[in-house]
Amino acid sequence: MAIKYKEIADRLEREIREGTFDQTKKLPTEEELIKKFEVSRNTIRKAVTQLVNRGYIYQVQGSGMFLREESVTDYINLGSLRGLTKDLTSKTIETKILSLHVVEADELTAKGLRCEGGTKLYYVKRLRIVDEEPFSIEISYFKKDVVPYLNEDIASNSIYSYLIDHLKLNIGFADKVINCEKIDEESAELLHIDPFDPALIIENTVCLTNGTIFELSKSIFHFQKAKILNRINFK
Amino acid sequence: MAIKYKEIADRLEREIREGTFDQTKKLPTEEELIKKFEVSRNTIRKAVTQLVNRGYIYQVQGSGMFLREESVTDYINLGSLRGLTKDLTSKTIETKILSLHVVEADELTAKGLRCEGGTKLYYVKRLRIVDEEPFSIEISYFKKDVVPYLNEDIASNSIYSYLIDHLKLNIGFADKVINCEKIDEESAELLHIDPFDPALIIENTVCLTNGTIFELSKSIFHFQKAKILNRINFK
DNA sequence: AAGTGGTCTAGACCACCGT
DNA sequence: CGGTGGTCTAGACCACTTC
Repeated sequence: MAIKYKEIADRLEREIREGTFDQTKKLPTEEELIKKFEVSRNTIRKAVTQLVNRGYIYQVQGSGMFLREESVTDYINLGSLRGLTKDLTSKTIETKILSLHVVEADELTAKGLRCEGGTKLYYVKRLRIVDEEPFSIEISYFKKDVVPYLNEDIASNSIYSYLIDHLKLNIGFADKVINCEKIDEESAELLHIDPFDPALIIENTVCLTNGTIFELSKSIFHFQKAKILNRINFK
Repeated sequence: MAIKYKEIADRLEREIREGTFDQTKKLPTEEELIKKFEVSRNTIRKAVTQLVNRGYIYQVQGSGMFLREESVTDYINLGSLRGLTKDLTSKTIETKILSLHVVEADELTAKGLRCEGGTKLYYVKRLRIVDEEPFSIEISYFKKDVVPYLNEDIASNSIYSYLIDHLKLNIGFADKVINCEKIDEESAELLHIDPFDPALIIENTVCLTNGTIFELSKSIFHFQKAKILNRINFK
């Protein structure tokens, strides 16, 4: 990647995570960052905006740029792409493939994916296990013309790392709908909870940068183990 | 407000909502917007970035700026400040004040608000009623030194409109934690659901632009009626 | 008053899409 | 190829905080 502001943002993110600024809880001034990275002010400001949007810092006019307090516990991060592995860093995560094959879109799925019924899709159902205990069930449909190949080995790790790093997909944006339901019997058994216990649900519609919907997914979380964190800026 | 890019963003948002671009599903090009608003390209791009972040449009390099598909109205929007009134436009919303007075912070609340125990706070408990049916219970604590006055009249409408428009608070950012619990008996009664039915919970920590935490809140939603929508961009 | 972030301009060049 | 967005620069002036 040759894009300066992204490289600077990623570098600063790493430094923040490593605790480089923990003494002062403050970032260097724009002026100092301009000198350090030898770029124009706008480029620094664009990099910094990334950090603001990622929830790491906040800016105070006339005063400086400050670290936001760390989110202590292990939360699911709505804004990140790379899923549980990146969110729950202090945990051991395993993935059990419950099902993986090519199917033809039924009417409902086709409607969600804005494609014809019968379109070829990958259907993946996985059980995520965190610290030896069942954590969530993830059911996904991928358009096969966008994701031409998938296997158990890939699906056992991060599918998104594969999509981004190997298939070079340009993932653009997503709609996420969160709600809460009484769980069904089959899922209850998989998650080791009682039937009619609640479940936290995230339904996900993911698009490429050109607007094409390529994935539909539904994640069912263990209601006692999953918490979602969302950091928001108003500007 | 004399800030050009915000005015342009707000104007374009209104036009999008009014259906001005529904024929083409496409925004005018940057060039056209520059001419229309008589500002520099960077100002247009900053305005457009706001619309991207608000989830209205997506940009495709070399091609144009396109409308995202409408989200059917009835979702709670995580990113918006002005609460239910703005989110559920097609519904009738009433608010019943269950409690409103000044209290002294107990240890737990003080910890959450990063203040001393005993600090004066407004405590507000409200029942939100949507289309004649109980929808959510909202329990909030506001620091009294930031919000010096609050009454039933204000709390019956949008507290945030009051904070922004009258008190001129500069609200900066928030942490939102979403999870799912079995509901307690008292709340079940208020929401007209069975004890031990699930509940969708949003816990909220809200800060001014200068980093001061001024509100802590917990919203308990009717699990069958509430859905949260979050639109995300990866860039 | 000095320091620091916020807004805005004008212009150059690059990267990608569609014809 | 022309059209359109993406990145980057250099510089001016404003607004807020801090002392």
